[in-house]
Amino acid sequence: MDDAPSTVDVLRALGNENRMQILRWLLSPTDHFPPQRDGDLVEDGVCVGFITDKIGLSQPTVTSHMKVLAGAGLVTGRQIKNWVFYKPDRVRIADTLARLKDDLKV
Amino acid sequence: MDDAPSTVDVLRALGNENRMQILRWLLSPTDHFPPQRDGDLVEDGVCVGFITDKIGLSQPTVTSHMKVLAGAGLVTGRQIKNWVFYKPDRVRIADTLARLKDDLKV
DNA sequence: TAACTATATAGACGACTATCAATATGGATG
DNA sequence: CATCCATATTGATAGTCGTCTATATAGTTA
Repeated sequence: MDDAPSTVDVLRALGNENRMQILRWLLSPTDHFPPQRDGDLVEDGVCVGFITDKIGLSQPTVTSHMKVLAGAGLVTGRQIKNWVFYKPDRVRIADTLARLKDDLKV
Repeated sequence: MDDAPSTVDVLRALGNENRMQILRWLLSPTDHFPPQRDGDLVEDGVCVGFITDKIGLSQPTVTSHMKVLAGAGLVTGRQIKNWVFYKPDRVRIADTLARLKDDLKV
């Protein structure tokens, strides 16, 4: 979990309906979340509370999912005031897809 | 498990180092397995016994992994005499990657 | 500084996963 | 038809995952 995640690590992170859903939401945040007071949906990301409300899981469960996504390098989190905003890492996502494509010789 | 597997189902199947390894081997079988007496590596696929020997897991474990891969539509199995040959479904693999790419808006 | 708010951590629990040894199944062949 | 061979199934077990409640932490604000 400390060195660069392998392709399989990333696949495991994506292999969960809730995490996949969250990642999809984060990829087009303005379609799925209302504007935030203290952080821009696109520039800064979406705060844990919004995700929690929308997905209908407990806040700790969402935090746990966000850690898995972050551990896989698919999202990054930054704290602003006492919110934490998660934002997709589009470069890492694209890179993972490229590696996967290569791995599977497609 | 009976209707078309979702993207997440496929990702879960791929999210295991041993299954990923097996799938990679199946994608270039002549690089990894000796010729077979009763089935062509490329045309027919690779038999369970060869995979078992190479990966060093028990035969039931390999059978179980092959079922997961087949359930995700990533490979197909066909019986010839009393061997079962598994072959990658390159179309399904490519399709999954395309769906994933689309899902992640990359 | 006290109260509030947002997120993280701890701990528990049921469900699922990966694995194995033992055994069953079902063709193939002497 | 008796045996052998390759694969599948069964049943067990240890470990991981997804989830929750309760609580801690840390930043904000009155």
